[in-house]
Amino acid sequence: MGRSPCCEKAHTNKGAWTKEEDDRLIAYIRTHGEGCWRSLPKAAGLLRCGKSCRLRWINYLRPDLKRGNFTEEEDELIIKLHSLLGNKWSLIAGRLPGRTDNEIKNYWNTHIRRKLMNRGIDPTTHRPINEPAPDVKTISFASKEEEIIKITTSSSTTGLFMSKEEKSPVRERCPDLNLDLKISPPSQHQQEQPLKTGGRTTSLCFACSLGIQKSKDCNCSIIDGTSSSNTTGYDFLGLKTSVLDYRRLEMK
DNA sequence: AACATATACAACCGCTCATAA
DNA sequence: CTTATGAGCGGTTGTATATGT
Repeated sequence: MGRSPCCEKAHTNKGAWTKEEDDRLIAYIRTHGEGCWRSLPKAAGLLRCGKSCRLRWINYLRPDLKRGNFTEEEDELIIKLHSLLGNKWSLIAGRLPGRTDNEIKNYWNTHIRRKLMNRGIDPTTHRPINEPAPDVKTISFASKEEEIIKITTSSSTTGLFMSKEEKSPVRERCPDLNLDLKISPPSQHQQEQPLKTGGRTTSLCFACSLGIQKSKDCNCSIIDGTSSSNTTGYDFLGLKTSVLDYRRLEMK
């Protein structure tokens, strides 16, 4: 029963990776692809733990990584996503192509936290620092059988809006985002109901759905309603469907 | 120039979850 | 069904570099 240990820690290198180690890892993955991290170090001739190899590849060596400074738009996107998702760095990274969870986490802790503090905003709650503790809205992923998002609120006095789907009061935590959530298994994706403008369909891009209009990432388009390839508009967290498939959120 | 402190980020640690055995 | 492992995630630490004194 069970499997053998992942690696012998006594015989593995730790700390910063050398150029030679990087080259070995890159060469191996180019040839064999990302496979079993456990067996990779031995196969690639690396004295590293598989976990360490995975981290090095994902956070630093992957060819599709976007290196360099974060743009102002990325900053704002991270802030908005964080206000929705909290410290779910992998989910946030999933919405920022070329960025890793580790990179975003570090950037948050070193730059954005301070930026928000300077704006007088609590980086944890995303509310003005002097404001009393808000009602907490929790988003919990319920059992797989149900596959629904439950949105709960502890108390309510102000700033409430009624979710069409939940039929229960939900307090806005991020005022410029309407968390009109639905979720269902992918197979049950219902027909998209895009905005119609005179026989044509307006599709909001992800950037606009998050309130970042006029960004360079804005790809809002007036599309033909009969098109089968692009009839869906971005919705919550940029999902190209009106039904949230939470599993897609976990892509990375 | 030398030292202290702050900052940035790569890497590690420990945990959870899904799943193989 | 139970147990151990692999993979992945988030928090934390370590270290190199920048900046201030």
